[in-house]
Amino acid sequence: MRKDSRLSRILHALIHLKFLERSVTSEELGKMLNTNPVVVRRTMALLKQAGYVTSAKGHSGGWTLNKSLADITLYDIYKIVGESSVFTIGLTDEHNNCPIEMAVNASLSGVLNEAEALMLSRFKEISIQSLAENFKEK
Amino acid sequence: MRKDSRLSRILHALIHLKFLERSVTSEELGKMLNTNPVVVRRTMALLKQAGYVTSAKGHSGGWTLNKSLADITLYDIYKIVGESSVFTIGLTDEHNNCPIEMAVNASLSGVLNEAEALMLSRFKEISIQSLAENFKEK
DNA sequence: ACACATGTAACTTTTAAAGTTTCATGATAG
DNA sequence: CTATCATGAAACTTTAAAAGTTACATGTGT
Repeated sequence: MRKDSRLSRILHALIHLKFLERSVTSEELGKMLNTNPVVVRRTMALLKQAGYVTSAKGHSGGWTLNKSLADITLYDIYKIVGESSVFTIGLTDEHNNCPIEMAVNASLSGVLNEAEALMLSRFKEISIQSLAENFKEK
Repeated sequence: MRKDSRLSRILHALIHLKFLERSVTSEELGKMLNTNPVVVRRTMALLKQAGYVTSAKGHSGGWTLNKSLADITLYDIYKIVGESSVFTIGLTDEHNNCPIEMAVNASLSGVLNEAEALMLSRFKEISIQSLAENFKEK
């Protein structure tokens, strides 16, 4: 199973944008994030759609921050990435109405949902600004 | 990203084994779990290795329960499946020593580990027997 | 005009589980 | 003894979604 690193990449990119205080091209961000410009554009497009960044073409174009990192939470970013499911654990419920399978799925998804809810409530408490401050302290 | 349904499958299989009270072939289990016998053998091999089931070849062979479901927790099963990581969220830390990336990873993995810890502590409280009872109540 | 940068389409690659095919090995019934 | 049944295991192919790549159209600033 390949991991989804978009959330991690977006956080990384946002903090770089904040510290650079200028527009940064996908090429440059690609080097910082250890990936290529097209992946950067695809990922940043999600942020743009949500209004957190702006993009500009041409000379001295690139990506610029559009909001204060203090006003963006980890939850906000999580939402725009839109992970269908946070867990690698799956539930095998393909239209099989075996009552045992249903009971197993109900119990398992109960625990998974509980863990996910905890995670999301923590995500809501964490601003991207605070992540940037974690960095500054070092 | 393909989900790992081994945990779910094992639970399902264990409860079927408990209610049938006889040895069940991989062929039969495959039909119950909506998969094929080889996948069943691979999955059950994990259970066998941990001592929870026994396998027998030849006529009237197959898989039999070796322990009471009351003595097996969700955590026990989770451990034998050995999911490398529970989350689909990845951390992009490929030997890049960018301090921003490191700070992001530290924060993210902190929250993820917290959620995982909650999940595992709940897993430890849940016996497979209790899942079977959830089924009986219906 | 020309170089620069995003936007996007249309691919290939990656990864581990799942699925499949095939056969060796061992156990049991008759 | 032997035919049948079942696991064990090797050696594949398939699957799914992100990531990576290639190529080009579109728009922008000097």
